[in-house]
Amino acid sequence: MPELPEVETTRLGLEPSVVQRRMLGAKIRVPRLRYALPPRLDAKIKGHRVEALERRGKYLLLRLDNGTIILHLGMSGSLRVVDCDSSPALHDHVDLVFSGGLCLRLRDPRRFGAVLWTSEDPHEHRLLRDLGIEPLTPAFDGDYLFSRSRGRRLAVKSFIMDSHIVVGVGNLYANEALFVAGIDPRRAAGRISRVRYTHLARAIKRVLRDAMAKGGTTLRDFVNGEGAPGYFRLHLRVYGRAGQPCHRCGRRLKSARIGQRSSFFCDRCQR
DNA sequence: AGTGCGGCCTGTCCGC
DNA sequence: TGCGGACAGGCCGCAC
Repeated sequence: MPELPEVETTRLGLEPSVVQRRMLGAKIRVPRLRYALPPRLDAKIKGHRVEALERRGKYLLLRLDNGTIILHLGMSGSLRVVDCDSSPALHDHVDLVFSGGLCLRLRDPRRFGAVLWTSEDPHEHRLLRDLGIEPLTPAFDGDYLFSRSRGRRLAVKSFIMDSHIVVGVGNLYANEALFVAGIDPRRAAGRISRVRYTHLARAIKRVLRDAMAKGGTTLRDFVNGEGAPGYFRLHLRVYGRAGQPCHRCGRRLKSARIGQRSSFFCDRCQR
């Protein structure tokens, strides 16, 4: 599922194909994904040039010279560069068409993704302006997590999945990082020490970087801009492995529901 | 303010 | 074999 490594993998793969191209328009085949699609998007972007493809959290920002298309892949979305004349498959909901016969094609079976338009600063968009810190920046560290978590009683796993605290850490990587840090995911966020948060911040960075180096994680739908899956699934330590042995101690891994999300951990290695 | 939950959506899997 | 129902999940919006 697209979390930060998958979105960044997508961005890196697409960037050279789209930057500096001129938009011919948009073909929209569904009325709405998570939100209604922007009215008259085709007319808004026609003739305008792509200046950059950026990422903020799990949002992709296609910066045009007159505004920004904000994209979110939800949980089943993928973006590919394809020949515009190729016929769309099932769930290929949106084409962003470039001059030269190429287009960015958004496939999203579960329609939890989003396509938005803004002519203002996208970082001031309602959905982006209150996002938390980027995990792969120096400012994201144990001190940050420690100070933001004081007084919070929710589970530490839910805390690090809160995009208003830190972006890009979804269910899969939260499970993996907590295992690497040796922290029980059920523990209250406000009752974890500064030194343990230092371990956790490092674990999050390490897990995200490792996943990106493997092209992200493909459980079912995810493919990168060239249509290839990611291979981090082969390196998952706990996610989806309930009942199988812990790679560290051999004990059977446990599963539990935490904040309505399936969670996997070793109750010997994680305290 | 913090917390938890419902809802959106489709594909897959399980039990009857 | 067919069918209903549970589940998966990001994240907004709402209620307490």
